[in-house]
Formats: sequence, structure tokens, C-alpha cells
Amino acid sequence: MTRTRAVTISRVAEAAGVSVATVSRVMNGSATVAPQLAERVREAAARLGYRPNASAQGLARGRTGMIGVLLPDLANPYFHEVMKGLTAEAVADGYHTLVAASDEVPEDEGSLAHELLRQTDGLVLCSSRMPRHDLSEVLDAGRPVVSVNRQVSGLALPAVTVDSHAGMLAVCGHLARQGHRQVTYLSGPPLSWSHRERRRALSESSAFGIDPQTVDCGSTMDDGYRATDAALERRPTAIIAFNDIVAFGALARLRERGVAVPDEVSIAGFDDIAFAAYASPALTTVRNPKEQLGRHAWRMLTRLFKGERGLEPQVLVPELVVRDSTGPAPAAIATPRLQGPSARAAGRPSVRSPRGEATSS
Amino acid sequence: MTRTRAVTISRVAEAAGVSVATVSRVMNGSATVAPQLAERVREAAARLGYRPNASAQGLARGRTGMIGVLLPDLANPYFHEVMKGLTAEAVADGYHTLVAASDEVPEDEGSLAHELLRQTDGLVLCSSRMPRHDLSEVLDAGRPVVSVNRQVSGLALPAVTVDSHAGMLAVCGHLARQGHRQVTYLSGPPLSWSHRERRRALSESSAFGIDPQTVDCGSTMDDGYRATDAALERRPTAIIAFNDIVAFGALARLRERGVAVPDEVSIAGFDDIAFAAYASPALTTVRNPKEQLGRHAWRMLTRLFKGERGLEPQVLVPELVVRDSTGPAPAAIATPRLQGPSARAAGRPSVRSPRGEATSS
DNA sequence: TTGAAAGCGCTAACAA
DNA sequence: TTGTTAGCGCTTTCAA
Repeated sequence: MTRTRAVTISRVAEAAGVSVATVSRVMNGSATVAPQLAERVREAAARLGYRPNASAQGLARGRTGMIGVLLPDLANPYFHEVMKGLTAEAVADGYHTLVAASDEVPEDEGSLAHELLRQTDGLVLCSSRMPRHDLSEVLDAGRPVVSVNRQVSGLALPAVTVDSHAGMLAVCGHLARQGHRQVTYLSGPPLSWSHRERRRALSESSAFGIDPQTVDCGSTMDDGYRATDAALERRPTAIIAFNDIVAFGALARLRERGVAVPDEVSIAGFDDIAFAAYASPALTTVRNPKEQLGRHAWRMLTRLFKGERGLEPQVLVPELVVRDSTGPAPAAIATPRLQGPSARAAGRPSVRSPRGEATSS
Repeated sequence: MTRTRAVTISRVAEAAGVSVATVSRVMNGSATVAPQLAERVREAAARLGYRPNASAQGLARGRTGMIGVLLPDLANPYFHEVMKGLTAEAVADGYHTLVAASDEVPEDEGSLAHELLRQTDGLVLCSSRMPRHDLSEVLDAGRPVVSVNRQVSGLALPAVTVDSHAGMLAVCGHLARQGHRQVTYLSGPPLSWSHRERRRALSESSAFGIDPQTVDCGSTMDDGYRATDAALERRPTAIIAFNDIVAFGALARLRERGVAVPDEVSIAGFDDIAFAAYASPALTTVRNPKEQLGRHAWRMLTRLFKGERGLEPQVLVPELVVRDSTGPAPAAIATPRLQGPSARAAGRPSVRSPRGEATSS
């Protein structure tokens, strides 16, 4: 009922019998305050329950202590793992994170980005599908912006990415060695940089003897579920999904249709989200160093804060994780297996990463 | 390189040849500005790329346009769905969301809550495990706070919850009708309100002829995976998991140990996250109206903003969703099934919710 | 080592 | 209808 006026710095100053400047110094850990005065101030602040007003601090300091993160889809656990790495670093440096999702509507990204920048000290664009023009407009504001999972040539946009191209080659190589030739790719959002890289690699996979097909899909479980029928029409012995949640959807549809995985059709995803190891069968996937990606993004941002420019793009290395959803192609099943079933059944949802199959750029 | 000074309101005023007050009026849609003047201002603002400084607005207006959300675990998709509902409403009202996670460390919640409140206009505590004392300290700040998934008697804390007690009774009833007696519950975080409600209902389930056991578990997939061996030692015919991701972990372990689901052991979860329908077998669960929960939370918060007090708690109704992970108890398998397998195999990962099994408070 | 005071960019009386 | 100006709460010179 009683609308108590908030406790401000001057209240504390009053209570401690000092000036606001002194209170400010104490709260910010300035060394130039007499110990007992500082103690008196701290005592008063604690007693009154003083919490500095963030807006006022932001205005006076010229920085908010927040950064913005824009991502396409809050429902994909992939992004939480990136956020986890990013937030861990940011919090350690006293920063908070303001998140917004474009819900896979590339046209909305521009205004969301501006809105985030308006309230923060810098921005991380994660797997952005923003049209190039909008992107350069965002950069024109001259504020610190870092891109994750997208490289853009010709724009001064520091980026940290994972070598999606190499990742796709690794899966294709793995499948080829298992005797697969007919491979169908459930494609991701058309404007996704990772998707484009994967597609590029896919078309090169004919060098492995693979005959790739593509089916339009998307990035959600439902997309995967729905695209699976079309994929099966191509009569593939293996399906590669744009990401793990798409693979999840596909897996569900395959089960429903009574298609045995991996005996009839193998399936692989990308990212290695936590659910992948718990899928049935456990999902073969290309691990993406998600937390690292987030950490690197933060470090880049801090370098921008310090005024550094022209930062080199960072490229992280993905890693093929072979689990139970991929196996020999049906035609090849009579020939000796490259990898016995005993090796795959052992232990808990295994996260084995055969060094020989790890990829690099 | 060139650190351009930010475009401020006075820059725009200058450029448009008007006072800052007029610019402010135009930007905030005040009707009392001559149309052509307004146009001139808008043009100047657009040309200069003016974006109001959020800190300055926050300070002048006495509100930030942000609300805080505190939740225990960013890795659980459950919370994203709650966030989705919450954010949708908040954004529609011009608000943004600042999220923090306690990572299941109840002792950290207090300071996180204060930190969020410091930067926002109100706070949503989601599935809070905060010790009561810390909670009342947070409320003492006199700022708008709403609780989701937790009711606290004796504190003026408006809450919107789901009837977890009824949800648990619904699962137990379902299992009892399938002939289950030996049921093991993989318990949630000890301080979770939902967990406590479920546990209370569980102990009442002996009325259905159920003999409940409890195994300490937690709230993550890994917790579920690890607790499953201990659960099996109780020789249950059915396992109830604290939530769906715990059930996912348990499912993986059961598969590994060659325990057939649901033929040997049935398993059910809570929440009905998106992954549940795609699990193998598709997971029987108690659906939680996640988005609604978020929407209600926002509405409560807005009522607090308007100065309303003493808001009645809102209790939403969960709904049992029977899928393929539960079936007749092994001993009862010889007797006629209550629900034939044909009914469960049909269609896509089915989200059937037999009205007769829907629960209410 | 401390205090006075000038902003930070914006909003909202109040005057004109 | 428009402009002037006093804050909003805090930081940070600059003096003392």
C-alpha cells in the first residue's frame, strides 16, 4: 500500500553523514576512502537496503553493463548451450545478457538488433539470417557487434564460427565408408550460413562416391518430422539432418513408418545437443563446441569494447560423434562391417569421438 | 576508429530546428504536435539514425521497460515454453525480458533476484526454490513480484501455478487402472514446490492400491539416467519421473539395460515438453499449460504495475497425455487390456488426451 | 581524503 | 502548440 520511495544514494549519504560522492566511491570500491568512513557507509547502505539504480548508473557511466543476444529460435537447446558459455564469461565480467529471438523471421532481425543495441553495450548475433543490407545498417551504428555462426565477407563484422563445411565432409566420409551412396539432406533455413556451408560440402561429397539429394526442410522437430516422407521417396540409405532436432523429428517419423534405423536407413544430425545422446537410437552427429563458441564471442566483444578493430575471424573445429543411428548401408550389410555392433552398444549413451574421424578446417 | 558521439535528442532537435521537448513529444506519439512539424522531426530523426538512449529514458520515466525472470535451469525446454508465453505478452506491451538462471542453486536465487529487480520494473520467479527467508527479503523491496509454479502461504506473493497434486493423482490413477502397484517416483529437487505437491499426491495414491516408492533423483537428464538403476532395484512395474527430461534420461538407461518399455516397465513424466512426443517410445506425461502459465504471469505483473494488491492465486489445470511409454503392468498383461496397442500406434507422435483422464483441482 | 557540482539523455511540469 | 527548465540517480572531474 505505502508506496515507499526507493532508497537512493543521497539517502545513504544522509544516513552515513557523508556526501553522495563518498558513497559512490565506497560502492565502487575506490581505495581513496578512509576505512572507517567506508565502513560507516557500507553499514548505512546495508541497513537501508540500498541498491544502485541501474538506469542512473547506465546514464552516468555511459554503459549499461548489458549485452544483447539475438538468436533465431529459443526452442532449440543448441542456443542455450551457446548462451551458457557466453553468459558464464559475461557474468564473470559483471555483465548481464538481454536475449531476443527472431523466431526464424529474418526480416525481423534488423529492428530487434537495433532495439537490443539501444539498451545494451554490444550485441552478439547468433546464427543470424539477417539480410546483408540490414546487417550493414546495424553495423553502421558503429557499436560493438560480434557474429556467431556466420561469416560475412566485405563487412567489418568480427565472427566466430564452426567449420560447418568440414563437419559435413566428415559425416559424408563416415557414411561413404559405411557403403552409403544415396544420401538425402534435410536442408536448413535457406538464409542460414551453416546450412549453406553444409550444402556446399554436400555437393563436393560426390568425391566420396556419394550421390546427394536435398529436401527442403527447416530447423524444427516438426520440420524434420514432416520432411521425412519426401526424403524417403528419394530412397536414400542415409539421411543427414540440418541439425539434431530436425533429426529427432525424422527419427520419430521413421519409427512410425516402421523404417529400421540404422538397418534400413542411417541418420545423422548436427550440433550434438544433450538430447542427441539420449535419442533412440542414440544419434550420430557432428559436435559443435557450443559453449566455446559463446566464450569466444564474449572475448571478441570485450576486445571491441577496448577499441580493437579488424579482429580476425575465429574458426572452431567440429567433431564427428558416431553413435547408433548410423551403420552400414543395407546393400553393404553382407560385407564385413567396418565397426562391429558390440562397439556401439557398450556403456551409457556413448559420446565416443574416434580421433580418426575428427575433422578440421 | 572514429568514435562518433551518439545521436542524442538534442542533435535531432537542432537538425529539425525545434526544441528537445518537441522531439520527445513526437517520438512518444503525443498528439499535440503540428503534423508538419512532427514530420520534420521524424525525418531528421530517421536521417540521423536516432535511437533514444534506454538508460536516460529509464531514469527520466522511472521505469525501465524491462522485467526480470529468474529460473532454475536454462537447459530445460520447459522454461522456454513458459518464457515464450510470457515474452509474447510482454513484448506486445512494449516490455523486454531479462533472464537469469540459478542453475539449481537455491542459495543464489536471492541475490540474483535483487540484481534483476535493480535493473527492471518487476520480477517473475519461475519454479523458485528460494528459501522462504530470502523470498520475504526480496518481497520487502516492495517491488512487483509474481511467482510461477510455487505458492507460499503467509507471504503477499501473487502466484500462478499448475495443480501438480492433481497431475500426480492423474498419473497414478492411470497406472492403477493398468494394474500397476509397484511404482517408483524419481524425485525432483527437494525445494521444488511442484515436487512437494507431487510427492504429497503420491503418498495418497495408496487409495488407488498403489505402493509408492521414492528414489532421490533431481531434474536433469543425467539425474534421470543415473537414478534409474536404484529405481529398478525397487522392482517397480512403473516409474514416474519428476519431469520429462528426467524421464528421457531414465528411458535411455532402461534401453541400455534391455528393459522393455512399456512391456516390462512403464514410465511417465511431467510437463509434456516438445521432445516428449518424439521420444521412443513416445512419452506418457502430464501436460503443463506452459505458455498459458507465462501469459498469466505477465497479466498478474501488469496488475501489480497498476497498483492492485492482494491478487488471488491462479491455479491452472494439467492434463494427462497417454502415449506409448505406459501400458498394462506385466502381471496384468494376460488379462484383457484396457487399451489396445492399435489405439496407440496410430498417427504421428500422438497427443491424445482422453477427456476421462483429464484432471482438475 | 572528502565535498561540490556539472553533466549523462530524456521526460514532464510549467510558461508562454 | 511549442519552448524552457527542473529533475531522474549516479559518476566524475575539480577544488579544497
